[in-house]
Amino acid sequence: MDREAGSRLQLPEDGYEWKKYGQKFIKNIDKFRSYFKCQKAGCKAKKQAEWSETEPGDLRVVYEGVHNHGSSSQDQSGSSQSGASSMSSNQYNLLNQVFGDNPHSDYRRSGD
DNA sequence: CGAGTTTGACCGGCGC
DNA sequence: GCGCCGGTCAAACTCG
Repeated sequence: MDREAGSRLQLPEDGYEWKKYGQKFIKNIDKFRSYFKCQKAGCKAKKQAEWSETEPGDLRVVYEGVHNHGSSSQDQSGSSQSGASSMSSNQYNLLNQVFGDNPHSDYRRSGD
């Protein structure tokens, strides 16, 4: 599938099963955005990958929602926390997860 | 053959 | 009311 240059990005393996269901170019950020959905049963978690067409090294992954099945060795205290009861704060931790250690990741610098 | 992936089009929401 | 943008789905194609 060498149709599009830049679509074949190597996303970091997080231990989940993702299915790409869309890709669009966001002008707001001037970058591409891929949409992934968790294929796990009952899992409504989603993942979004953003990267600049001119800067392949500027890959960032944004997790949306939370998995209710555990990834691989994700030890969750509550065995069956169907909803987000105890790990409420823990789920949003994913929203700030960023893969790829880019030296120029001044996208979301804390110290400004 | 199966699975996964890709592209285009459609829809909804918002702004002006 | 219209235009624009973002998000999702379906179909088609390719690879192993």
